[in-house]
Amino acid sequence: MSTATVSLALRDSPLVADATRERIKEHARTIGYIYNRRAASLRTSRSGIVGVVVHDIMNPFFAEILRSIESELDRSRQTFLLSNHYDQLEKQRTFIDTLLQLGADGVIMSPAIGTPAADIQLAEANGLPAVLIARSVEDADVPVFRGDDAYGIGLATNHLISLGHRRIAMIGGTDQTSTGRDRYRGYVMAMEAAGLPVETRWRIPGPRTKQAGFEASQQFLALKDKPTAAVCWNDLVAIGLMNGIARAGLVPGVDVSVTGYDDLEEAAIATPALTTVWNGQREVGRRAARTLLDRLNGVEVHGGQELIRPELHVRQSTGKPVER
Amino acid sequence: MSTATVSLALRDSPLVADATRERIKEHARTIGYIYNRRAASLRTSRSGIVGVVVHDIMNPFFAEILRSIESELDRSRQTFLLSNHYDQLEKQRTFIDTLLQLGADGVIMSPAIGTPAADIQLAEANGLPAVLIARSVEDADVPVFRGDDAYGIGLATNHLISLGHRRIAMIGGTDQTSTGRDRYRGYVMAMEAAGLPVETRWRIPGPRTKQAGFEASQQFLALKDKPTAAVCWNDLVAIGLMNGIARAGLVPGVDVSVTGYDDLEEAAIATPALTTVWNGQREVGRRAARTLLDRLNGVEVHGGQELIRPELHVRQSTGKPVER
DNA sequence: AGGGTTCTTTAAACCGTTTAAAGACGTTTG
DNA sequence: CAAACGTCTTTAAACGGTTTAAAGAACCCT
Repeated sequence: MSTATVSLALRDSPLVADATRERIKEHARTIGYIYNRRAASLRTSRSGIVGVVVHDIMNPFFAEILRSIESELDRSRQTFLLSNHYDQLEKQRTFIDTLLQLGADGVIMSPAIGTPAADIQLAEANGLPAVLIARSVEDADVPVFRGDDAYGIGLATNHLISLGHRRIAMIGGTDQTSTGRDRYRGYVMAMEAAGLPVETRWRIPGPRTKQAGFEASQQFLALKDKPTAAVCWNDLVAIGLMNGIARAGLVPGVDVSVTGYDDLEEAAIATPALTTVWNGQREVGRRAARTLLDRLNGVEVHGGQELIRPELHVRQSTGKPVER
Repeated sequence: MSTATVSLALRDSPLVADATRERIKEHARTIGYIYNRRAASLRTSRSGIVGVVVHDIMNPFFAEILRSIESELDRSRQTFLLSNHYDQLEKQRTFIDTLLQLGADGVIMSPAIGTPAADIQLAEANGLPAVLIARSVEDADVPVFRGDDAYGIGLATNHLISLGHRRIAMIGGTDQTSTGRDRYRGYVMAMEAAGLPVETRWRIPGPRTKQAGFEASQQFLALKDKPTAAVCWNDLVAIGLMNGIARAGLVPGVDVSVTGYDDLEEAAIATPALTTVWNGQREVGRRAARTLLDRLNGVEVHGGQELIRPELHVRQSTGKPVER
């Protein structure tokens, strides 16, 4: 029995007789044969591995994206290799290098702050097609899937304006990413369109965590002419901020209106339930995975951004302004 | 220049002259040479991949464990391949099979509910050493690292008892895992040691999520002879429960005392700040990773459990009982 | 000059799978 | 009856590294 026949039989090739195939499969089962993927991939240069690298996989914002990527890739029997880069370029480079060494078939990434187009081109040049999510990289001609941040923040800001708020802060996040610039732009545009002033001290940047939102609450509450509402970078910051506000004896949703972003599961059960912007995470993950799979199968795919349109979900953390 | 010389030079073998080595490395850099790990591993049968499979990587309980595993493995240049099994045996098997096919060097797992020892022995028999975290599997002779759950829950329960509570519920989780049985045992033992009754209706099992805690609050609040305190499976359940209690107009920490488990970052900033049990996650991850690395390097390692001792962190979610 | 020692490089085998091409064998066809 | 064909199986080369035995070079000693 030659290795060739065995190989063909195990892959159900019509080149091998039914009886032979069954005999081989049966035998493989009894000896507990294990297919050696690295040998196969050495020969075929397809490894069945897709890399996924994001800022922080434990961040619930990515949870839904990752889950939809996972279910999409599962379907086409690709193994996915996850990694954090914690916004460190070096970590991201190491990961891409690992993928190249393993002969990964492709990579889905939320690029670290400051990622140069060259990093992505390097991957592409070595046969590792990339698809971006959440953030874009200038001059990198690859598909990008992300929410329409300017529009989304505009929804939240306009909602607060329509409730009567005139002094609105923006809490959390950074302006160093495409996402950050878009969100800030969305906020400023909405304010200006309503003829409201934008004070730079109303912008309190910071990490995108509950802890950061909690800490920002002190700075926020100490502002002179304290704003009556806060547009937060995301739900985590918003929940942290609300916790801080509650800790200071004020009632979030009454004394201060707060909006989140992402519409995590948690937003609905926070106290008060959080008004937030749904960002289409599932859609982002699904589309990114499908597009990558298309690229792997040789389908021609055009680069450039595809924006998912967010939706406002109004709950109890926003209300009419109360002046004390 | 032969491939052998190049191979030796790139791995800093003393068999190749310094000048030659430098020349080769320099050239490799300029042409953008990429090391092919699958070819190497085909020959050496070491892949540099370590699998990590847990119930749900997005669950913050695992976050700290994963981070400490990550930093430990990074140090020894192992790539780690993460996966969820969502407590589905089939998913777990598929993942182990993938690891075997990829020639992974080892696996760290929090076994799915009902994992038979045979599954682990299969991995071991095929050269995939395993180390368990968080849960143990009977008759599997491999190292296990987990918190001392019975002791930890005892800490929380005794704390409530010493505050004067006599009717204490236990919310969330399942009794189908070793963890679950240990935690319930710890609760019962503490109650009985204090001469307090244990009512089965005070045990409200359920998923280990905020959502589940939130939903359990209704059942909890409807209990006749409503308990004055609740020991929760983990911080997520506790926070969800507190949200539900607050939603019903009661004040968690005053009307109902609540304890969590795990001491997530979030516990400290919840409102009220959560009294909880720190479970030594970082230690669990670190020890598990080190032990696996030891096994890979041929160090003889003994199987069996190693219990990490938890600590009680008292905050504002617990207080003396208030009868209305 | 010939022989030995040490250091450096080369050639070839090997890992497990895939694939193109060749081979074996029984059957049909001109 | 030889040639052609169809069906199934085998051979051999390739993938890109690592390993090891052996060859080659350079130097020293008698």
